Amino acid sequence: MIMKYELVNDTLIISDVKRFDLAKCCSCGQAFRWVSDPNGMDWYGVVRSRPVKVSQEGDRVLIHPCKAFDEQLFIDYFDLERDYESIEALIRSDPRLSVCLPGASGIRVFNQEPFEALISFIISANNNIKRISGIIDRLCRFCGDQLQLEDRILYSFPTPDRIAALTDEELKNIGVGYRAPYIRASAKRIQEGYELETIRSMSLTEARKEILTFMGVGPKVADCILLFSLGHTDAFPVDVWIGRAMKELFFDSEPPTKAELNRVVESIGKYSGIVQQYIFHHARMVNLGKK
DNA sequence: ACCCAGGGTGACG
DNA sequence: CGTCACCATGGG
Repeated sequence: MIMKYELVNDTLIISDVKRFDLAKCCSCGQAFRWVSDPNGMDWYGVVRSRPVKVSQEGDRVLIHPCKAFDEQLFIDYFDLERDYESIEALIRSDPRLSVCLPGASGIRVFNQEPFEALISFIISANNNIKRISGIIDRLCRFCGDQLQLEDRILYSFPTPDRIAALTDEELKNIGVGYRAPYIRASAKRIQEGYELETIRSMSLTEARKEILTFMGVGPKVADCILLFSLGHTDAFPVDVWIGRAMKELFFDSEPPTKAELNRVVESIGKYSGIVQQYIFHHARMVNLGKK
């Protein structure tokens, strides 16, 4: 059953949404800017410069405010048109993956803005999720635009020219550390006209080669950008968590070679990147491989 | 004090 | 091609 939606009093109400856990998706480390109110029911964030409050009641998702003709924009962001029942069925059918369910059930891969993903995941390198979130929050407060939502003030993700213009001292105060030159150089390249969207229609191999030309983007960050913002559902980011998880789940706790790991990833298929997010969530929840 | 975190760069073989 | 020291920062 595909979802349905209607717009009522500036609230987008999406019904019959299966396999979607809003809180899990907002806090699993794929996006760094969603914050919940104290009771954890309402999630506040910014989607393409629109400040929104999102909540979930059973199989309904409520997004407020939403103006006419913005419906598809939010449906796309939260990936609500994709059939996650079949993706979870795929996971369940493989005993090595099925251990990730039910803990990770309801995970969806959001479709973030490419420039925000580019900068966010450059910041993510050799860093932890809590600190990444703090850095990005300070960045948005410092040079994003204020956006009012009810009694709250949210911030847009800064434009490329704003970030490109930041001084070393400003970036240091924001706390980006040694990543400052990577951030500024990448922002400058976008500001000068580079179109990240052209990467969306490329093959995975071509897309990787292209995004890797950005300073501060290596293989792992490249796959994060491709998966989380450019529609490459088969991009499979391998960080320390995924490395440990794949070793445990697929290789009997013996470290695989890159070729061996690649073979497993390709066997998962064209949604391997989405499956990766289930594995990532599972690994973090059970503290896999750590004491 | 040491180790770790959604790793990448540059130098050197 | 592969390896490896180094890189800011804050929390455990």
